[in-house]
Amino acid sequence: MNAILDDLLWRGLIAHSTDLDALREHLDAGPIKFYVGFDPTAPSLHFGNLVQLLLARRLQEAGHQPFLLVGGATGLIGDPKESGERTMNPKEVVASWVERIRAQAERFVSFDGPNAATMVNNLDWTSGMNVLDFLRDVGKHFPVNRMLARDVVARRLDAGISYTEFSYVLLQSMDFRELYRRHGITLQHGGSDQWGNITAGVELIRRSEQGKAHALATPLLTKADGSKFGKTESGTVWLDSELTSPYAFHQFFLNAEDAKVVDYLKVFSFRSREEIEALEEATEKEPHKRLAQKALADDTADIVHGVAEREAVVAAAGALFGRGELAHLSAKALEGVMRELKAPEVRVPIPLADAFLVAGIVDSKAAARRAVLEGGAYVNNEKVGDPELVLGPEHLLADRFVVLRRGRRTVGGVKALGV
RNA sequence: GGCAGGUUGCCCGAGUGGCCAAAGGGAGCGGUCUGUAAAACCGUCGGCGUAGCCUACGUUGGUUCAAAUCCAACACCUGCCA
Repeated sequence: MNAILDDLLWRGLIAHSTDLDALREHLDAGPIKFYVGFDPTAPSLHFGNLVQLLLARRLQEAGHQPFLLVGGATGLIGDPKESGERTMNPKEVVASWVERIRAQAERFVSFDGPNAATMVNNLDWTSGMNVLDFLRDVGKHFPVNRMLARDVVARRLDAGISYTEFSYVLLQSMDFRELYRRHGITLQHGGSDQWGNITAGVELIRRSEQGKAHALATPLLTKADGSKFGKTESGTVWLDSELTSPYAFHQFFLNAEDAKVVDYLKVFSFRSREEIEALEEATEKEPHKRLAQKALADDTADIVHGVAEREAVVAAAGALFGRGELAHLSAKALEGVMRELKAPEVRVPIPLADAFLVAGIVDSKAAARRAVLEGGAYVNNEKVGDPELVLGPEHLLADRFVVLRRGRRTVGGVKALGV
């Protein structure tokens, strides 16, 4: 059952690790308990967290027992970011995010069987702790000179860093030790940006418990040019469908670069090595079919939004990008497309530029006119030539809808309000 | 604490009284080519009621018919000296 480590290595999921041979031995010796933490710094988990959730699932499928930690305590503090001091969020806000994130995270692991997952919240063992115990039992094991040398801290010394953020690593280390004590958890994984915090926990367990714990960190996913994969023009790719629509989510993965799509498949897909290697070959031989991109987009959408939602999204995209005439689509299909596009209701007639603006596919009316002049504006998949065009009843599909597009792939729509 | 220099559009960076919505580069966006990919080339790149107006060159106030450009105060950054 413990080909798991080799599988993770093959998938490129291990950027850093403590002693791999020792971990292999440990995993081979029987099911282990491991954990990964998520801080409530936003109302939703995002793309980066997905990598961890899927890694937890892989380990669980290999027979190990996952503990998912939501940082009700650490979320109140915030780990040091390179860009500067964080604004602290109000306690009630963090508490509400804890609930949302717990509900999101739960969907990725199984709560059945002998290695059922467990949810924990570090507020449970942190909130009741008193300052003296903290300083004596935790603080004593952290040499400040070593803490200052950590990259994240060193980079902040000029601009300044509060004692609050400086102390974050103690809390996360304490979490690992607490879970080691309570449940016998011996492995923590996380993103490579968490490596310092994770290893600090390993060290704390060694110092105060004379215990042996392990750590794994996944790499930061990048695009071919070295920039971060997981951001779009409009920002972070969220798992919550209110923040990133299932359509946008699916499109994000569908547009993965050829040069990187196989790397991403290894990380996000549960397909076998054989299947992924076949897709790799397909990408080389017939790249225009984009089989790997489609597999990647479908797999991630299935996992995050469910099969039904994915099918609706694929149908909508097929209608918008396909060769078929939009006019031939049924009112029902169009209704689905419009829902995916979050099409607002408007009063008809409406100038094209205003429609583009409210549909959210341009930033200003000037940009809309520019799009027309550049030859990149489409109404119902037909190119528009006149920047002063006014949309009227003759442009309505199924008497209600107008599909608007800017460029090759920025699509939006509007719904006519009771004409 | 003293002296000198700096703060320009998403980022970098030119601009020392009108010809400045502001050179040039990057990012972004559109077109061509393709495969809703990458690269390349061309175009575009504050807003609005588009031959006009509004907003914008650290902040506030002043000089002038006219200021990103001159003056004053303030804030922040950098270098040299103590």
